[in-house]
Amino acid sequence: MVDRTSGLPAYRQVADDLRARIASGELAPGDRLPSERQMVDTYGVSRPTVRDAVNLLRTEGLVIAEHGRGVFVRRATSVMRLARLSRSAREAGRGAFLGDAAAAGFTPSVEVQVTFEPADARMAELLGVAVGTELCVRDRVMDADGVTVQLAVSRFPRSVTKGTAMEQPDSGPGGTHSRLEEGGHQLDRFTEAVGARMPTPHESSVLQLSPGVPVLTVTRVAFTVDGRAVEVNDIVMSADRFSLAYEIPAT
Amino acid sequence: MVDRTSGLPAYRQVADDLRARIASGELAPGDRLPSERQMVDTYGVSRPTVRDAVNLLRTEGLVIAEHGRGVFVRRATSVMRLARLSRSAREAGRGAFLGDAAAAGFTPSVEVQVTFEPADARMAELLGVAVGTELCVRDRVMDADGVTVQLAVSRFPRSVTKGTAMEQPDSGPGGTHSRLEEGGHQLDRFTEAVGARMPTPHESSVLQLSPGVPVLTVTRVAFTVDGRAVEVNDIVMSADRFSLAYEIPAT
DNA sequence: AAACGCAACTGGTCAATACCAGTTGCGGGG
DNA sequence: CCCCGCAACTGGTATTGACCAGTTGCGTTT
Repeated sequence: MVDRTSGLPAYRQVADDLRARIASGELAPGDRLPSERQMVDTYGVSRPTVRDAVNLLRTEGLVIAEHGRGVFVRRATSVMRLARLSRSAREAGRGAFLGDAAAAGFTPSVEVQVTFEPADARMAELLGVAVGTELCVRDRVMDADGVTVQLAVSRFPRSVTKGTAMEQPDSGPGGTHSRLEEGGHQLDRFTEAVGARMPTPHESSVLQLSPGVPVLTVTRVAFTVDGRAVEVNDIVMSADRFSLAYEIPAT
Repeated sequence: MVDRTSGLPAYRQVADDLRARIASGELAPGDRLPSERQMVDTYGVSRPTVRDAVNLLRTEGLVIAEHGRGVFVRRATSVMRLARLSRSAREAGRGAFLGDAAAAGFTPSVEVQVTFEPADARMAELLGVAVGTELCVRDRVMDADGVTVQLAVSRFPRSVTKGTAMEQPDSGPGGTHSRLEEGGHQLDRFTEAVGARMPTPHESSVLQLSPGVPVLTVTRVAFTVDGRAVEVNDIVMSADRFSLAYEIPAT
């Protein structure tokens, strides 16, 4: 029963109570919450108010609503830990994603679409080329165990991809990085900028995200030994299925 | 005006329209959206429906509501790019955060609280010690230009901190890492695990997060040259104010 | 001219109600 | 016995109506 004199909004009181019951373990992961109509009785508030409370917990990522079934306490999701870019995997004949995912014990697959477009301001900046320079765009949808878990869009100046398998959906054994090195563009280092944000509606549906789950974004730029940027890879992945592992020397 | 025959829920149609007007620039960052009551007229729906639409955009982080003023298109927030752990900064007499933030052009300050507690299962695992081992806990609240931007909790086995300035709020010049090396614990490498999630209510208020903004989480473990983990640092920061920059050799 | 205070806005909260749309289980018919 | 279909649940969408609570600006008062 909510306290109408406390000053705290009723829906917050309901949300706080549910949150506390989840934290205490009374409502364990996978458990179903009382139905909205039951809570209307137990808390003495209207259904919209109950829904406001449940929606709060949903945006906090604590619970998941399933139409026709109920609202459930979210299960702790096992995260894939992605180690960043081991050359060993590339030399074993796999691209970066395939190597990472296989190492994490998943069976991955990738769907690729290749297009061409002129460089916008951001790409020009990152690749160090003029705006309008023609780029080869590899748009990739990556699945693990059948579900889409990662979106990645790589862009290369077409000067480094022309006449190579990089302009084909199947870029060949070892992926695009192997093709780059074969073309004399010896890779020296990558920079990664990691961020997080809420997904766009499109990302939300493709990645099958529950409401309240953010995405991790990685912008990876590949540089050759002569300091030239040859690839910008924009990666988006579900934050509740991934964490990124980095190792940094103290030197 | 919404289309009642399209099958798409009315509140989604309103949200889609607003989202499109924001994307097109018709509603620019900082602009005020029409008031809820105005939208009731223009779209021909009830106010709760309008609110559902606006709430969707809020959880997407596109707009911010201000009580009594209106709903505003979110301004592009300038993100601080944090380079991970340069020794040069540490040797210049600053801790990692102070070095990073100063490099990004902010005037940082840190508030520290030191406590002691036994290791739980996770800490025991990460630090390679027995559950219950006494730890020194440094709980830090980091401000930049006056606003709290980062929370960090470092835990050390007390065996490495006993009798050092690490058990004082002011750990001295160069921060705890300098104290560790003075104590013969020469740092060799760090591992960082980066994730993202929605903030807890506490984090949300301390970090002054707008609704719909996730937090980036970093768990950094420091290892000495003899392979021993001596520090676990749990860092939480606002994802709309930070991105993390890593550099990875291709070797 | 300055300061106060009161509209007239804004979003925030809440109620009562209705119907739509998935899911599930049980009972009756094949 | 199996299967189909219908209740009886679940959450999803939407309405109308009301009042509370910040903010702002414009008048009036001092």
